Amino acid sequence: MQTRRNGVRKRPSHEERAPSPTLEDVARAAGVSTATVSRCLNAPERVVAKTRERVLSVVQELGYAPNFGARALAARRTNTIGAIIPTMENAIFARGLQAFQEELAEHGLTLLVASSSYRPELEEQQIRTLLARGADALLLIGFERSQAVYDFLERRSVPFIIAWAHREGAGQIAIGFDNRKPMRELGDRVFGLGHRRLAIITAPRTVNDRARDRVSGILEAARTHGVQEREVRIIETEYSVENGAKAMGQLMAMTPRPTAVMCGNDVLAVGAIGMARTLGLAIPGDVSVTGFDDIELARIVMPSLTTVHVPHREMGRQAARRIAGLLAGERSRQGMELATAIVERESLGPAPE
Amino acid sequence: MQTRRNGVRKRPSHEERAPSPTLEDVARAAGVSTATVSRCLNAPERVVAKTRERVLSVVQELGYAPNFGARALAARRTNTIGAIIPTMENAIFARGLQAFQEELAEHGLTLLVASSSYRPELEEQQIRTLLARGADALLLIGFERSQAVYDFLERRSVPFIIAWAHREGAGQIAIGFDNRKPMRELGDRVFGLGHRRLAIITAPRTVNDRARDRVSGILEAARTHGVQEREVRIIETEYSVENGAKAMGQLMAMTPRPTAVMCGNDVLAVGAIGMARTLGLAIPGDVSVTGFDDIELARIVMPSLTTVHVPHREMGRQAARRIAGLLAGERSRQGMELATAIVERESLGPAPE
DNA sequence: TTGTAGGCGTTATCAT
DNA sequence: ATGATAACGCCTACAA
Repeated sequence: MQTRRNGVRKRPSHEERAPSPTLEDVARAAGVSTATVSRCLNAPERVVAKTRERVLSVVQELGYAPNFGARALAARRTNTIGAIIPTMENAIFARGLQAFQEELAEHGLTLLVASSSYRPELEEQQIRTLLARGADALLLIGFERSQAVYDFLERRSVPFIIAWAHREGAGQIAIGFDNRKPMRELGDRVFGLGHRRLAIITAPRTVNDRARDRVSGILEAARTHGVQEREVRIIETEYSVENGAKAMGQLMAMTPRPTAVMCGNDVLAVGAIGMARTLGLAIPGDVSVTGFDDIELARIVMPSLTTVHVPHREMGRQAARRIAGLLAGERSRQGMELATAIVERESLGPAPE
Repeated sequence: MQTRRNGVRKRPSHEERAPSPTLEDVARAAGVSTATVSRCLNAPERVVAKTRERVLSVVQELGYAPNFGARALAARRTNTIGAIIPTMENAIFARGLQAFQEELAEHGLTLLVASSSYRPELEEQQIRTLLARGADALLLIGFERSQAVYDFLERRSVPFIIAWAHREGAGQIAIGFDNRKPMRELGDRVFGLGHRRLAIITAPRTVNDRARDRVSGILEAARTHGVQEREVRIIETEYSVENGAKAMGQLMAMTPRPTAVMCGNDVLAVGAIGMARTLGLAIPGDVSVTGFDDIELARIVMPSLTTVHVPHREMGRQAARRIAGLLAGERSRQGMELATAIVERESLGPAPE
């Protein structure tokens, strides 16, 4: 098959349609071989200064950029890290990922993001997609996924780390925080303030280990303070302001009403606060509300939200460092636990009466 | 050079390390040629049902996924659309992009996102990167970029469309809304409520045509109502809650204070509202505040925010349709203007006194 | 309907 | 220090 690359190639006249220039175009224009051009780009020190300058100026002039796919194919490395997050709509992930990406860049790595919408099957497919696109390593959120997926990653020897969660002795490298502990502590404070009728608004726990851990922390606190698990009303709903409001509506229709509502994240909590206002209930006078994450909104909302601060940016940064290390041949399986902190603001107060 | 692909390849024994399977692996296991496997994947109707089933089951079994780079290289098409947005941290883009991506998926297209942090040089580089990664078309935000960039896209015949802005007679396909008109209208209402001392908090206008248009709409309204441009205090600062608060702080320190503060987007406005509260100023009793975008927060914040509603999701959807059309060979250069609407909430009221 | 083989743009090995 | 050239994994025109 004869292609336009063979024989004399018709160079377009000035300012005409031009397909992306290739290594060969650069090589020809610079009067060297493609190998030399490639070296100028990937190992500049291995080519003498004079040639290099000439080549690079041609590169500049032609606006040459290496074809990514071809490069990946030949080099079997892309310097690209794939990340699969549950959703881009929650600022929490956006922020952590931003830091992750910034730090990756420091190490010459590029980020490729996909979102799974909290759907395990989708995550599995995204893993395949990212690998097909050449991801050298993956960032995954939380531990919750089928053993089959872990086996798959293992068999393919895909380097990966887990973020947004941390448990001692987990088999994987996890850079994150304990989701249970701070909620247990926050729960202690809530009960300490005299609350007895507690409700929880959480994300569905079956596919979300962070949500599960947070709730279990609260229930642990409840037990400690002599409140039975079945006395605690739990509503599961997907993370969104609207859903938080709706759930709060249900809770506030109960008699007797809960005097404290602990939410699985700030987004739900903000919705809950909004609904309380709509219903004419005072916070924390009539009912207390707490969150988790400490997003910007937590300070803005009125009353401001008592919540658990999570060092998202730091986590992203550390995760990136760790991945870079992995790619550089580091063997340790050690994860990292980041500290969370309870932030007391206005939305939590003593139980009414 | 002898590689492991030549001659007999050692298949790993069960459950051992396994590199990603290739077309050839599938072909061998199914007892057909690679061409047939390829066809099963790309043009199923061109292979007889029986063979196809066998092949596909092997594909399943091996967990085969085509190598993206190789495919792009050979097919010279990736079905991937690149999008460059200013930032992922603003929910506004996240939301529009989500819809964009959903609609792309309907057309069998995949989204690749990059963010430019509002930096033109970075945008230019991202364009190159996305093209190097094989993007078949691009989504760009706003009109503001150097002629050189437009020339580059033109020469390479890269299909692209512009979103988040629309102007009649622009040379490019733009799916968006008029940024000036609604601000002019909102300005009319503000002045109509008796405000005379107006201030504006906006994003830097030099690199952001949307910001520029919004401000110019306001100033137009000012002129109409007999207020000179130089009487209007304008603060430029990057979009963030914190910056909105800071700017509001400066404005409220002036004597006499502005009685209305129009913000370039909701994020700034929310910051401004927060600061007013901190300063003990009543909204809209002491000072009115308006925004732009109508993000979720606009309803949540207290007092709720009077703003301009923008149909972000619809815009994303339409942009995706248009791009799919372009790739299918549609020739029209026609853009699309989407309607915005002013949403009156609590933060705008009559001028004090 | 299916197989053969060349080429997509790079990298990397081996000569020179 | 530089140049030839064989892969990399896939698609597709052409042949069978």
